Amino acid sequence: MRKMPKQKRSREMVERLLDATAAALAERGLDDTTTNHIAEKAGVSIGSLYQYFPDKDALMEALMVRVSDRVSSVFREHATKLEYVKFDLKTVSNYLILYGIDAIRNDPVSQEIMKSWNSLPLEKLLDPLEKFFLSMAQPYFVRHYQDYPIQHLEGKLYVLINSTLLTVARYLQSAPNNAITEKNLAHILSDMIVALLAPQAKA
Amino acid sequence: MRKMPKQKRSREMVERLLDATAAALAERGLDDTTTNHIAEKAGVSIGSLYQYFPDKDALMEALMVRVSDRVSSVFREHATKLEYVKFDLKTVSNYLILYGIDAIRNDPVSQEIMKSWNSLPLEKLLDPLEKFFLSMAQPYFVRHYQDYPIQHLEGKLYVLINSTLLTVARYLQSAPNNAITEKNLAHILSDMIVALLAPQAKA
Amino acid sequence: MRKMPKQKRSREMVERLLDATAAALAERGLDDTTTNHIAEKAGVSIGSLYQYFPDKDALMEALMVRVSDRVSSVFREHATKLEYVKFDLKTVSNYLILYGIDAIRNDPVSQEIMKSWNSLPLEKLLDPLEKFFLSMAQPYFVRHYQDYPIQHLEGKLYVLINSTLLTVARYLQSAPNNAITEKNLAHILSDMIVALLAPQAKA
Amino acid sequence: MRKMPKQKRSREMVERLLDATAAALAERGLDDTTTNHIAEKAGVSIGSLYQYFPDKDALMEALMVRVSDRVSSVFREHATKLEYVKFDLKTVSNYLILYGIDAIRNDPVSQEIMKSWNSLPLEKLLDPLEKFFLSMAQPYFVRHYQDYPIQHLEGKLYVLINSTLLTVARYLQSAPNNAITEKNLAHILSDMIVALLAPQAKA
DNA sequence: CATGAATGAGTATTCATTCAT
DNA sequence: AATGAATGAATACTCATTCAT
Repeated sequence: MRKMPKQKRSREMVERLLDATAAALAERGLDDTTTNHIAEKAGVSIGSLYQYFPDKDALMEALMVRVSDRVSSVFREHATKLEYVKFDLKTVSNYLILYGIDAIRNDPVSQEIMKSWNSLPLEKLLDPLEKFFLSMAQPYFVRHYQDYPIQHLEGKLYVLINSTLLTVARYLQSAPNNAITEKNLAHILSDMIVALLAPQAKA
Repeated sequence: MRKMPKQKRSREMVERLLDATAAALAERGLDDTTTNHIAEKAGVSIGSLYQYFPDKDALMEALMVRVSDRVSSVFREHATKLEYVKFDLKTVSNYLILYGIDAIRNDPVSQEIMKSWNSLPLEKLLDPLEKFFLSMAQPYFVRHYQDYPIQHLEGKLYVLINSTLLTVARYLQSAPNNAITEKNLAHILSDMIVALLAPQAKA
Repeated sequence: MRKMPKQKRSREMVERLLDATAAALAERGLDDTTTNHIAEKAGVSIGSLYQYFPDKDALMEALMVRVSDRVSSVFREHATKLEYVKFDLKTVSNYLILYGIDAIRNDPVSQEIMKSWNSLPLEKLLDPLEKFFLSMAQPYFVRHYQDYPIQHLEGKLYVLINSTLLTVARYLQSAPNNAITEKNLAHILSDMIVALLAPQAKA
Repeated sequence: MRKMPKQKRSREMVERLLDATAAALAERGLDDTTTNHIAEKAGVSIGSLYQYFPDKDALMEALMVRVSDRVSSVFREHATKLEYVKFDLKTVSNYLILYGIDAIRNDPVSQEIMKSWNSLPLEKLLDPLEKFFLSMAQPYFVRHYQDYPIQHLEGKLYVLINSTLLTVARYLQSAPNNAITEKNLAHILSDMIVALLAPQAKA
């Protein structure tokens, strides 16, 4: 009986490598991050790295997936604790956007991902996030079906989710030489969300 | 006998090189485009290429700028010919979005830029475009100042321009495995624009 | 309860590994055969493989030796059953050559060995074969000492054996873009053998 | 007007690289010869090497071809000067075999090629040599058509050329632990040649 | 003895960039 | 100013081999 079951060790190795990838990314930027750097940072031989990931791209994709998972779960927890279903759309969306911006600002990995969304398999991050927010929106609109027309709901959500995520990303990227404040941005974005979904209701 | 003044020759060379860059990008994709390919396609030695551009990045940035210029001028022409100032926002924005999507679809260079927004200095494309659309919006809102509140106008335009551009980009990137049609997308986006700017006016 | 004495188990392991080596060679070709592949195919860990063979070369050498052993014994059986000692040289050699070619053609391992005689320790195959054929020739010439002068017999056999083996190998390697048929080749080779050994007797 | 015309410089570079390849081969053996070693030995950057040869294999093949060319021309000169057409087959073949062995013995490159005929694209050497000797044999047999039957001539020459070349190669490879002397080998081989081609004439 | 996770030296090849001509 | 031959740092990935368990 080995101390650590195989599966667990394997998982740990994967985690370690992804941590190292994130760290390397944050430190040197994507272009200067080699697989050897990553292995070294993980305190693992390059051979081991390739035992767990078939190639560099796989590593990056896995990182994107992990980030999207984390973001999702953090948002879910937060939103649930908040009982977001009970509040009006403006409040909820404004709050979540601010919260998201803050989270990214305080996480070097997200930070680096934003900095180099050029060069990363961004779809692997955005696709799941899109789905996640879609799933989060569902119960909300079921509950508030009277206030919001359901016409084109899917299309509208597609547009809003991507618009919000990408605009925030771009904002963070080109900041801080930016005239708009975070608060302002969140305000406008949440306005936009409400405006598109519940035109007549907007203040 | 030097027919052409130095400056003009220089300009022509730059154009030639950018044409070659665009062509190479369109033909081989970003990953397979080397500076040597570009020089060859331009009918010039690499030595010469490096006389005009300090490095490969500069070349790509210049191309981005040029693309943004071209996009701008095409949009400007189009919009002016259309006398867009006279029409209502919904019509104008819907039309321009559809037109833009179509233009990208028919231009292999834009196509490749979309495909590899990873790896390209996208800011060099987006920053000027942002400014351009801002400048185009100005006269419009001056004329229609009665219909649209000017509060937060700059911020709103920032959000809308980026949301639209980026969402379209993402749409084109992940297409054609997409459920939403182009028409639908344009419809929703233009709705969003109107909704944010003239909430009460929305149909 | 150790049913099997150490030595026997060891021998079996060696056989198993050599079988696996041969199989891997036949299936993936020499270039794509790694020690790990071999171990896996043998249903054994690489660690075990290295318990029985110091390195990869040793494995290949052992395989060569084994192939040479098998070839020898097959030829011996065949020749003995044939009572080759009783027949004239032309018949015997012609028959054995044809038989050999056929055997190689139908054995994927031999096939691969031929294809990559570059990269294999061919001596380990040829040296024993040389000796074997020499030993097989002995009784023959003892019996037919009247028909064949024994002058330089050893040297002549050295030349003939190598000439025959290597020419056949080269023939199989460059085939099938070859003008000469197998039959023809065998015919000429056996003629050559007879001609050198019994000049006056040749038909 | 450049000092050296492009073509000549190019040729010189190729020669230099092939020399280096041969030298590296002779010094370290094929397996330990890397493209970087070769470039270094040639006093040239690795980049330049790849400007002249697409890959390592091409380098090796080119070397084989060059060796076969050299061997051919040396033999041709020698044989012509000798007016080999006038002499009887035994004398000619015996002489040429001895000469060949000697030539290989005194040329480190040929030496190394023999040592590592494993791992080299031997066909590139043998195919042309086969053709060369065939072409050299032609005029001989035209002249001596009365002494030698022309039946199966092509096939016989194929067998003899390969047998001789390969047996000599193997002899040189396994030497010096060899019982047979060079003289003896040449004697037997030339006997074999004569015996197969002119059975009745043999002494 | 067996295991197989971990190792890491080793290699072919690319391509942006320079600089002597 | 133009050329393009030469450069060489840089990199992803392999696979024979080891050794702690």
